[in-house]
Amino acid sequence: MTQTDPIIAVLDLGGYRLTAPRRAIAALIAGYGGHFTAAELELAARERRLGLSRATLYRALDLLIELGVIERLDLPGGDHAYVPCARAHHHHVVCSRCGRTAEVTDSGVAEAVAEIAHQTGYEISTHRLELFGLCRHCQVKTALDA
Amino acid sequence: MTQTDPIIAVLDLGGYRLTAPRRAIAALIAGYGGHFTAAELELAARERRLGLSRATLYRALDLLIELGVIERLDLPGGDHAYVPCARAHHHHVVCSRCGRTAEVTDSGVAEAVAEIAHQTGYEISTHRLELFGLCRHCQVKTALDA
DNA sequence: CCTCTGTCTAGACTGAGTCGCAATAATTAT
DNA sequence: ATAATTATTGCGACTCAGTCTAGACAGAGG
Repeated sequence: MTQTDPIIAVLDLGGYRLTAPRRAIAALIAGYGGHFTAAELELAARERRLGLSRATLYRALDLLIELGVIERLDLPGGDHAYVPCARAHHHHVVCSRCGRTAEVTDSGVAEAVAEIAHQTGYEISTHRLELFGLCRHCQVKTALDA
Repeated sequence: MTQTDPIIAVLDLGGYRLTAPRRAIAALIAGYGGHFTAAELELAARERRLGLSRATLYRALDLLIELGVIERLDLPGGDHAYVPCARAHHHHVVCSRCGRTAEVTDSGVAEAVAEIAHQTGYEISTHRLELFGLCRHCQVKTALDA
């Protein structure tokens, strides 16, 4: 782990202090392949005796969202999860079975949005597209279960 | 108001009892042009001395969501609102200034979704698109403010 | 009119997320 | 190195949305 964590790098560039709690949180996040919830992070931190307070955790998440290195998803069930992600505009596909996520670029969505703006007369400034389904891996598993 | 409230009609068709609290909630919802939050409903109910408990309110909302007559939106800020809506698949455009909403059909989004499925290999079962911007009315107001 | 059972009320409860403030420690200047 | 500066943390109390339970109530059908 001599490698620089990208999250740490962004914090540094942003002029934020590289504190122990932030490094710890960055490491935890890097450990998740896909999405994670605030509760999961909190639990993981407690298990490893990192001794960071809930407030710090939430503050760090807010900061990372603001910096665009993680994004908040609203799952259909109503609770939220976070995904580490690139900073450019994109969307997420979430596997509803295993939670694995993939990023996709705007392919065709921008046109659709323009069309909608035209239809409604709204001046659209942001949009959020979230997709749910089965990842390739779970498609196979599901087929076997049947 | 001899006219039948569509929400009441759907409840009836679904075989649910047409109770006083449900009628009251349906009426409140019909009163909102656009979106509303659970808190707003609760407040409105309290102001009119309808005397319905929070539990009832939330249960009614859950039921209406299940029946598809209202839908839950996740606003960028993180809190949720509800919008009364048609039962077919569609999306909402929310005015970020006044909260007014408009429904739009899938125009072009379906293609984009298919393209994304192809790109990622996911078998996509649902998607959610939420758009935010200024409605025509607020575009004018904002121009005047400047 | 009576019964059955779905629905309601009240209020306690849970759990996520926030707030304020004193204590701490990452930087920067000396 | 050391000290000064000030962003960040931890704590713990707090808020607020939403849930749950148990007993009371009231629609719908017979």
